[in-house]
Amino acid sequence: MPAVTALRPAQRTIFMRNPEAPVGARKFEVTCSSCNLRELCLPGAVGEDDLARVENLVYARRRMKRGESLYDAGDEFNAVYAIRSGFFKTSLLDGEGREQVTGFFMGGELLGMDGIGAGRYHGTSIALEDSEVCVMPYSLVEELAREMPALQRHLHAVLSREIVRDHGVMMLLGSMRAEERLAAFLTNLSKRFVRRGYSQNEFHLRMTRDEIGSFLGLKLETVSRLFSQFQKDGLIEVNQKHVRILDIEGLGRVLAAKH
Amino acid sequence: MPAVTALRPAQRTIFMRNPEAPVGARKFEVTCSSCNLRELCLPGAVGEDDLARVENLVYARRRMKRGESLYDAGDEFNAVYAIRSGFFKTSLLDGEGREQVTGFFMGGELLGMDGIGAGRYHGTSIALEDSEVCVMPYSLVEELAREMPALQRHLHAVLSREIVRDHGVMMLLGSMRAEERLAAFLTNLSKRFVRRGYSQNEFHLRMTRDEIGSFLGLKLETVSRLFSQFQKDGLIEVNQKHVRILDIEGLGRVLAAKH
DNA sequence: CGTAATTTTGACTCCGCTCAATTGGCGTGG
DNA sequence: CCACGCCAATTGAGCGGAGTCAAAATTACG
Repeated sequence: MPAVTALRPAQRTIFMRNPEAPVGARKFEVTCSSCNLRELCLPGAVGEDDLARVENLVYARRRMKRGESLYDAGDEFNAVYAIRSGFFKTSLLDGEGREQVTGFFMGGELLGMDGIGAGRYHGTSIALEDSEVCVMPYSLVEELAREMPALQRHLHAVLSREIVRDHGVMMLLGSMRAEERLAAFLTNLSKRFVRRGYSQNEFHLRMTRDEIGSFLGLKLETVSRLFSQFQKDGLIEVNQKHVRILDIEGLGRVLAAKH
Repeated sequence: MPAVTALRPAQRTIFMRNPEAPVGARKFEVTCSSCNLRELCLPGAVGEDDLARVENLVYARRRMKRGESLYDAGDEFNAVYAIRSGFFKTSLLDGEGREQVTGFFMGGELLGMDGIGAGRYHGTSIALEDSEVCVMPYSLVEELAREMPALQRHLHAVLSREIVRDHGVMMLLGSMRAEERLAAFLTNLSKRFVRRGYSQNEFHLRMTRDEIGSFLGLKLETVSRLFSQFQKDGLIEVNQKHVRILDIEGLGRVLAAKH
């Protein structure tokens, strides 16, 4: 299902912010200014004065069921998406049918920027739980970025940080051993959950062992064995998708261990 | 040596384009409009009318000796660089002193975009042969991008394509076997050389086996063995850093081989 | 021209993969 | 509500691809 369906009239009526619409239709209408993810999101650094204009970035919102794809590789690019709630994976499929998970994304993070360059999305984004995203038409983003230096700066920063993130993943895949990869993965998740106000030590993995494995360049059995080993070593407590970190410094030591 | 040294007065006198300067000082002064790498570079999609203004992007040029670093991880970010001639590697150093090469770059390609997000370069760029780069102060890039939608669009496209490139590397590192990685590496280099008017089948590797290995997530001995194996299989002819591709389709078959 | 750096090649090792069986969780329908 | 079936996760045994260690050959460069 192409991304444009998010903008079809029926949904637009429901989700589009429209001053003329009866207030009751969506009582607790969420705006960027009231969104608790604002600092993490695209409107991030924009000052109070310009905030009203940035609100226009969000042309619509789209609800996603678990397993649904926000866009597929090759779909025409026309918007980037900010995650309002939920959890996503992005992945690539090569000619041989191999899947490579390129990232996991959560509230306040942006999806779809891989489509700007070619006019088509390069990868696929799939919701790993029921989610909601803000649809930001790219032409609008461009236009506002030209008029608001703060937004422009922040947009570039977001793109640049995605590059930096990718380089971190390259380091992980290119020069870390299996146990280091998983330790890095867990500490990274932990940090990101904390910024969103969740527990630093306890969380629910939304992805399967296979998806973790694909992201880390490991087989699912190896991931499973490592979880068990970390538990045996007293670093974590793991039960299926539920993880509790017992010794965050210990995980750090796994990362710093001589290779 | 910090990147700013490129702009120190002595060099500026030599390299800065200055209409008042005696013409003889730099007879074949290279401008964007006459640069044969223009389509690949940042001024790429800009129309004839705006070209004159884009020329101002290049505040200075900087000559680099082999082994010299254009910027180091942690240096203050204030410019992105376009490669006029030469060859670079970018790399990351982690706490343990492990190096991860994140890419190899040639004429027309941009360096330094990993610094936008944090105001400091995240990685290091090192010239693998004597090179020359165009220095484009980032504040100027921002300013012109606001005024010229075509430049803005192209800048975003360049950033986005870097993300796409990184995802390709993730796929390579995460789900390919050693021989597939090297085959992908060689065909990628070949394609990029062709676009620049060089031979598709014959080129000089500017990097060591160790650097190739770091980039591909392999040890240098493995890279060396694979070169020998490819030669034995009649796919390439290799002599130290000189490589001739004999069977580009054969390399493609290595990539497509069942895993 | 001599010394250091790079590359090649061999022998052996081991980490992570493959194949396989079992267990556990969860949604669906009888 | 429980039974069934499916998918996810765990665990074991054995294997193989890439790493490690080591030495020799070749080249680059001051």
